[in-house]
Amino acid sequence: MTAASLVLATVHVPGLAEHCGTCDARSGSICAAIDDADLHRLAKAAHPAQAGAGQTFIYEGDPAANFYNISGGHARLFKLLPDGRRQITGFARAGHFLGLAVNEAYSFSAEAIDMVSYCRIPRASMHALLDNFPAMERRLLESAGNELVSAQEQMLLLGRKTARERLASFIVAQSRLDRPCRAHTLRLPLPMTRGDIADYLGLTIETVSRTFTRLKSERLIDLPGPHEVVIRDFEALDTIAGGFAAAV
Amino acid sequence: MTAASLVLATVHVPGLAEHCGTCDARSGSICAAIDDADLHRLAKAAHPAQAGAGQTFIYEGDPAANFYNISGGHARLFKLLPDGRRQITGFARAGHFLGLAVNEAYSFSAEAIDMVSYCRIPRASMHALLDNFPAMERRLLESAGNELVSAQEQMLLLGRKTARERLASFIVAQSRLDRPCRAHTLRLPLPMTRGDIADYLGLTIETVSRTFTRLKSERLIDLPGPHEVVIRDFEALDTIAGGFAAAV
DNA sequence: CGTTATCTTGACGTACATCAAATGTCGTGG
DNA sequence: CCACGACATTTGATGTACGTCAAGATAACG
Repeated sequence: MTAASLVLATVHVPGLAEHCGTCDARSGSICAAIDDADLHRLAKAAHPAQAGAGQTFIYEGDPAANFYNISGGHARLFKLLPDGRRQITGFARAGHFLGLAVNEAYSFSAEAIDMVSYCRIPRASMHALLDNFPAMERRLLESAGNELVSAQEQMLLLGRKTARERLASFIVAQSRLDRPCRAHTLRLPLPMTRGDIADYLGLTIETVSRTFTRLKSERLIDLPGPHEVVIRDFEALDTIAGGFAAAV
Repeated sequence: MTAASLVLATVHVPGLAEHCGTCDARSGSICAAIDDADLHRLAKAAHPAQAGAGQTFIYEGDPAANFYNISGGHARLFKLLPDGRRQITGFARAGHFLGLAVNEAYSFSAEAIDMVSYCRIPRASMHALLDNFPAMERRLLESAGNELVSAQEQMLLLGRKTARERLASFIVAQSRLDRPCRAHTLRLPLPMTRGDIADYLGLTIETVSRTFTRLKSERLIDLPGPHEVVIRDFEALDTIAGGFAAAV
C-alpha cells in the first residue's frame, strides 16, 4: 500500500460501492464499521456470490483463503467425525461473519439451508482492511466475544441439559434472534430441518420430534408446520431453558 | 490521553515494568505484542494478584470490570445451571487471556485449581492499550480465533462423541497443550480432579473413572496417581479421539 | 398428482447416570 | 514418622433418558 493509493482511497468512485451501499445486511454486520465515504474500499475487497440450498461453500480442512460475510439466507456450520456423525456448531444468517474460527485451515464446513447470499473477502484484502479501519477490527473483536459467549452457552447445553431443556433453550434463543429488541416473537420461522436441530442440540431426529410434540401437548408451543413454531408460553419455555426442573 | 503523555509513555521508567519484565508467561501471552520499551505502559495497567486453590476470582453475572491474564497456575472456567449442574468450558493456564467472552457481565466463573497468579487489567486501561498497540489487538483477535476453534471442537465432543472418545480426546489435547512443539508427552500432569474432568467432558465422575480404568487395562495409558497420566499408545488414543471406532 | 424426502409415532435396546460402598490419597497433628 | 480423618477415586449393582430400528403420516417438489 503506497501513500498515493491511500490518498486515492478516500475518493469515492461511483459504482464500485454499489453492492455494499445497497447491502441490507450492512448495518448489522462488521461492514457498518466503514462509513459511506470509504465504502468503495470495502466493495473492492468483498466479492458477492450465492449458494443454492444444500450447496457447501466452505469445506472443513480446506486452506482458509477467504473470509465470508453472510448477507442473506441461512447456512449451517458443522463439523464431521470420520464415521459421519455431525455436530452443527451454529447457524449463520444475514450479518454473520465467518472466518474468526480459522487459522490455516477452516475448522468447520458451511452449507446453505436456503439460498444464501454472501461476500467473499480474500485473506490479504481482509488484513489490509483491518489495518486501515481500526473500527472494523474492534467490531470484529466484539463479534468474536459474542460468538465465544454463545459457544460457551452451547457447551453448557450440550454437556449438561436434558433434551427438553435443550429444545426450550433452542426455541428461546431463536426467538431472541428473530426480534432482539421487541417482545419475543409469537410466530417463529425455522428454516432448518429436524435433522439440523438434532445435530445442533446433540440429539437424534426422533428425540427432537418427540420433544417438540410433548411441548405442544403441554400448550407451551404450537406447530403449524415443520418449519415454524408458535410460542404460547414464553415464560415457561425460558424457565425450562434455564434448567429449572419445570412442572409437567 | 494527551499528546504529552503519549510522548512520556515512550520513556522507560525503571521499576514500573518490573513485574511484566520478569513475567514468565509474557512470551506466550498477548503481552508479547508489547516490546520492552513500552513495557511500563503495560505494567501500569496490569495489576498482579493471586488466588489460592479453590478460590473463585471471577463470578458469572458480575459486571465485567476487568480483564485477566493468567501468569501461573491452573484455573477452571465454568457455567452453572440453577440446580447446580456445572459445565466447565475450559481450563486456563499461564498465558491464557480471560475477557474475550465478555460483554457487560462475565459469562462464566473462574476458580483456582492450585495457586493461580494473574494480572487484572481494568476495562478502560485495556481499551487504551488496544488503541495504542494495534499489535496487541491483532494478537487478541488471533487468540479469539483459537478459542473459537477449540470451542467448536468441544461442541463436537459434547454433542457427538462417546465417553471413550471424549476421554481419549481430552488426554490427546492435554498432551498437545503440555508440549506443543516436541513429541507428545509421556508423563502428563493433570492438576484438575476427576470431577473437573467429568464436568468438562459432560460426563459423571464415575464414568470418567471407569473409562480411565478401561484405557489403562487396554495398555493405552498408565495411571501412577490420580493427577497424572502416562501415555503408552498415543496413536491409538489419537485414533479413538478422532471418532474412529477403535478395536477393543 | 405422483414421487420422494421429511417428520411423527411406537417398540425396544443401551450407554451412561444414579445409588451405594469399599479403597486409596493426602494433609494434619500427635 | 506414623496415625487419623476428610475427601477423592474406584468399583459394583441397578435405573433411565435417550438412541436405534421400524413403520406410517405428512409435506415438499417437480
